[in-house]
Amino acid sequence: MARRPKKPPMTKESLLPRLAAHVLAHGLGQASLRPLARAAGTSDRMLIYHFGTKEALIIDLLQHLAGIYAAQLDNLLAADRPASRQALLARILAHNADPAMAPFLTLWWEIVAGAARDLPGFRAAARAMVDRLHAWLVGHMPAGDPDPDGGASYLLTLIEGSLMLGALGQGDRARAGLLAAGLIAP
Amino acid sequence: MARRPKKPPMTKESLLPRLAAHVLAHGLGQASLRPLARAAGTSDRMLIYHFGTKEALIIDLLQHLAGIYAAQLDNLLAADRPASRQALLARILAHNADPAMAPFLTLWWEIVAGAARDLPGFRAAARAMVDRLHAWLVGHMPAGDPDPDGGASYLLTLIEGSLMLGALGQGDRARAGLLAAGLIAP
DNA sequence: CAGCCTATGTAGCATTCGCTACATTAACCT
DNA sequence: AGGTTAATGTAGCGAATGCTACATAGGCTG
Repeated sequence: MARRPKKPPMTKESLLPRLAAHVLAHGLGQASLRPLARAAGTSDRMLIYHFGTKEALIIDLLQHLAGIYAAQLDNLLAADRPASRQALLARILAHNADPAMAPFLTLWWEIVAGAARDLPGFRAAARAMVDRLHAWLVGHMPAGDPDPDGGASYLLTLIEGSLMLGALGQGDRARAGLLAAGLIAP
Repeated sequence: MARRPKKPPMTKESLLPRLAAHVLAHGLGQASLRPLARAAGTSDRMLIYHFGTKEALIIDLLQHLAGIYAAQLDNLLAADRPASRQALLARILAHNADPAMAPFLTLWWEIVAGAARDLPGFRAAARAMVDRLHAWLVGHMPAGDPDPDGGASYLLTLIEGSLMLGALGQGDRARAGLLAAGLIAP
């Protein structure tokens, strides 16, 4: 058959959310066209038709994921401003500890690995997400902070280090480090 | 043919260094039996013969890589003890900035990604390496440091965060953060 | 010397991979 | 109405995948 009579035609934009759901559940490394297509309710044939290439699909998908992350940050308690760097750090750590974030974090390290190897699209997406988090941190630094930009970079480094240790199941150690530095409450 | 007359028979131990060299150069994700075998001067047939399964091979290989990392740390300026946490941090950051470490770091993020997804062998290897680094840090904390263990955890978190940002080409930002925190010299 | 056993080569198998060729049909345009 | 085109299905291709079956040559042990 051909053009579906009632169903609106599929577009990249309509496909990307379902593709994103699939890689969030199963990872980027194992993502091959046929399973991706099944998850999106279409065929490998159509994925190539819409995206041209698997590589192009992955690039688009990574940008889409970066957009999802940005939207999440935007929705994250944008109103009030924490009173201290410690409070800000606690807030972002709590957000990352939310179980709903787990699939995203698992995927995050795959994106970092791709960025480290400079696979096409990975570094751009990873940078977009890190830049966004940095900007969020700058915008949420306590009023009167002497060095919002540098402080945000400092917190960012600590956050990413904590997340990495958390990915290994060593969140305890990260917490111990932050505690020893007086950055979180016991 | 069969048993090589003069050449000693291949063992896991003789194969692992060459397999490690291959994954350091080309990554774990793309590592399939035939290329691995070519790099080790043997055949896929023999890899399965010696390791039983690709999965078992990867597990052995990850342990081997953890051993390489441990040996590197042991050789790393074990003698003198830095005078401050700052000096210790500077030393380990310099070590990681060594171009010779680049392939290892690229691979590291792949290991972290596998650990985050709990692929067999990955979390154990990643933990072994992180534990080793933590122990090294504890053993090299300045004399009289009030909290060597907590301090080492703090430095570890910062180091891993810095490495991650470095993997994205954002080492500048990590440096800015450490500078703002007074942890490195300008 | 007669076996046995270990290490190896050769061929292949079923599956999956990304991608393509070709056909077909519904919607749109003149 | 008739032609064009966008969107899709069906089949398949060549390569790569992990792994297996079978054969066999050499060393070791009796």
